[in-house]
Amino acid sequence: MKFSTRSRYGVNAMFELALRYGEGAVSLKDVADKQSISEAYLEQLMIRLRKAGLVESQRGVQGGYLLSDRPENVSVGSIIRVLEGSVSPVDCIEGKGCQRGGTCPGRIVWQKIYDSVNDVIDRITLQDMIEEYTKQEHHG
Amino acid sequence: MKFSTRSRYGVNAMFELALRYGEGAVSLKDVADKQSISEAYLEQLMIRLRKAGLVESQRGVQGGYLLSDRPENVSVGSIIRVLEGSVSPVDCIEGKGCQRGGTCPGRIVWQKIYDSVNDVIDRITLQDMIEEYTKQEHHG
DNA sequence: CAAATCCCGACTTTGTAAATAGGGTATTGA
DNA sequence: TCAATACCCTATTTACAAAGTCGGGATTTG
Repeated sequence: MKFSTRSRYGVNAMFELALRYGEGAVSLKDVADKQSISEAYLEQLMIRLRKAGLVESQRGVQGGYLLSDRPENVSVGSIIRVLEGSVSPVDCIEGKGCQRGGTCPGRIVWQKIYDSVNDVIDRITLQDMIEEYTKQEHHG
Repeated sequence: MKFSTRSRYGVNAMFELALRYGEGAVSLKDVADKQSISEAYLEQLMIRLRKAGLVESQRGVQGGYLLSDRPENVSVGSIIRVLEGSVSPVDCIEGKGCQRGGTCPGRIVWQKIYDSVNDVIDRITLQDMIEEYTKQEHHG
């Protein structure tokens, strides 16, 4: 069970924006460099995040991206859901149900995983990430 | 975030064996038909499950597969881990840690998801699935 | 106007899950 | 003993989505 790198990149990028919240726009290049992500690839992700309303963008010289809201108001779940599409572990959950008529025997399993993951990612905010991060000695 | 169909097929197949626990060996063909899985594909999964000790096999006429243990002693987690390899949502968790030196900012997120999913799947047994299943009216 | 920067669709590459194929081995029972 | 049944195992093919690249366009600033 893996998340795509989109989620990982996206969360890291948003974390970077959160670190600099209140300091004006941060350019794509900046974020990509800091988080070691391909700039062209990250661009696609940022566009999605913008369309979802999680970040705002400014064009032109000195332009870049900014969080639309304070870090404590942005859950990791909202980021992941935008980039991952859905957190459903199998297709049965969310929408059409499985082809096998009613419910499949495994539904109880996938549903519980689904609920649990959603619960976890909705409880963590960017602010939590910052606090966790500064608590340790990552300052190089 | 998706599980591979291996996990879904595997859980469903094991569920089928659980339903018939105590009735002797169930052939691959039988399981494949009941759960609508390609027989040749399911075979690969069953072999893995056998090597992991979760099922036993009997060759020859009347042969097939049987659970190695009672349904209440088989967790869904043990099945999924065999088939999925690992439940880690990103590569940072489990083993080598990420390339970015120490810890990545997102680690707190992925670690919590990992713990949570493992907790859920370890708590559900095949017996639970049977009970959940018979509780509903799937008898056609 | 030039430089910086975001915008966006189309395309290519790559990795791996999913599925198939086919020959081999053990067991049963007529 | 032989044929049928069923598991065993490796190799290969297919399918598809993620990951990454490309190139031209639009905006903003100075």
